[in-house]
Amino acid sequence: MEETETREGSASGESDVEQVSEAQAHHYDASKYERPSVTVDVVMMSLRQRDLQVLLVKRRSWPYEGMWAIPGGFVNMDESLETAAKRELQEETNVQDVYLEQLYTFGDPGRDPRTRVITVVYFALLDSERLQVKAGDDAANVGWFSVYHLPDLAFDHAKILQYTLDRLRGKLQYTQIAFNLLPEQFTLRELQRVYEIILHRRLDKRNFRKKILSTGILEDTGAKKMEGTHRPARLYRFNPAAETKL
Amino acid sequence: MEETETREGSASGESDVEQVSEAQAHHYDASKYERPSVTVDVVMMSLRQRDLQVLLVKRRSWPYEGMWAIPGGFVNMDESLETAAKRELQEETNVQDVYLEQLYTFGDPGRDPRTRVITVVYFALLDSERLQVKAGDDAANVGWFSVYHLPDLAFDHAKILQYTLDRLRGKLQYTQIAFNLLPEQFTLRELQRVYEIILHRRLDKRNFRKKILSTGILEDTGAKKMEGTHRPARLYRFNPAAETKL
DNA sequence: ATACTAAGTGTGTAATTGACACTAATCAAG
DNA sequence: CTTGATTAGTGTCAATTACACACTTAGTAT
Repeated sequence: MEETETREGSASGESDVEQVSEAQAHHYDASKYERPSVTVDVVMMSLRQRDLQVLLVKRRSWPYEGMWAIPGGFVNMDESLETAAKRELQEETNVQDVYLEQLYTFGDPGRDPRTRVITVVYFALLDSERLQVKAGDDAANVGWFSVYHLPDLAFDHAKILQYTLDRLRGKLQYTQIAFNLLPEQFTLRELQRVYEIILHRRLDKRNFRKKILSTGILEDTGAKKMEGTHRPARLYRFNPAAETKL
Repeated sequence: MEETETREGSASGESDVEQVSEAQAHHYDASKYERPSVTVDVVMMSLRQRDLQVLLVKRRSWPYEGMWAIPGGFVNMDESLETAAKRELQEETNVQDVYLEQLYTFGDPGRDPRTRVITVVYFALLDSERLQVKAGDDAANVGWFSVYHLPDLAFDHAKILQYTLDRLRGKLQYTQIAFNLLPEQFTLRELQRVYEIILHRRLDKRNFRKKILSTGILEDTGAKKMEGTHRPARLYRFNPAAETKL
């Protein structure tokens, strides 16, 4: 039946990743193995014009020339995946210190006709107030698109964006991810709008406020926001100290 | 303020992954870029002896020689990441058709002293009834360990296992992932035990049964399971047709 | 028949979710 | 300075869900 017995170790074991199958590790020779290219793609999303939008770039060469795609680039040999994602973010926008999360790694052979490319996809949420597409970039080749009205996309980037949206919606329920799309101070209505735009359905104002306020993650700044000819709204600030599960 | 205007496309765009940054794509030459090695590691978990256990292999060479590690190996140029994970699974155990999920990709430079290695970690759940460690493997170098009493691990595999356990616990709540650890037919008590072992706490028998049965994902087989000198338990079968959210 | 063991079952309470409509504060226009 | 327009802000009830908790049932062994 079972060849191996159960073992118990003492614990711990802290160091670094990577592992190579026994047979190969035994006679290791890096040069023996042909290596794939590794890229990072970054799905950058932001709320603009009361819409959830994603930054895309227009491809200028084969393959999929002229089609829109998720921005990405090669991982340098001396940088981490996250660093590469941040660099990509920096190259396309001017923002730093944004929410950045690894999403998924796609690596089927033959997906890129040029060579074997494995791509690690990251996902970034940007506060549109701080946002500014990098000047100097050819505006015709970079653009924000509503996730609800996407153009034809290169590779299977449409699938990746769908996956991203699903993940964002999931995380919205049990994390505080939404605050990354808002400036430091915001009104409850603005926060509710974030949820409504992402979930793509209306929420009840009273229930929403009750729920958010009951968690204690919001701090009243005392300030108010006047916008238009009506009653001003309280401005709140996110309080990360209050560790709650939404 | 904003350099780019919002665009709207028509939709669709189905094809494949991979994307290369504009500047690079424009003057593409694959040979120009030094490439990292890419491996897949597979965290294989199973319930054995009323414990949640993970398969580890003992490293036979530098680095971390003699330490236990998550099994893994290089991705061949012509196979997908998932295929590589399945191959690894096949090499270590004899099972096929198991639950397999991509977990996370680790790729910090310098983590493997031999060369730059990016590893895509998969996560497999095995039904211990079908399970059998591959004969011919040196038993001293492969073993099952309780996730609650791990030995010292190579690289940062301890962190990866912690991450895996967190993910498993999370998914247990809102998916039907637990059934992958059981044979086709099982009793409610056995199912409850799966939850208890993974969550590492006792659950109330009545509430557990009420909840599971109310979802309709279980089908009574009519058969009963006698085990010991007491009342026999009904045997159930998982009914994937009943699309429910646990 | 009796003792032993795990299977199987229901009720009451607390907490959570969701539906739903009016009053309050400000500005603009007359 | 009153009126209208507009969005901010607030509470209650009902249904559902979560959780705590203890006895009866069906089988085996002696």
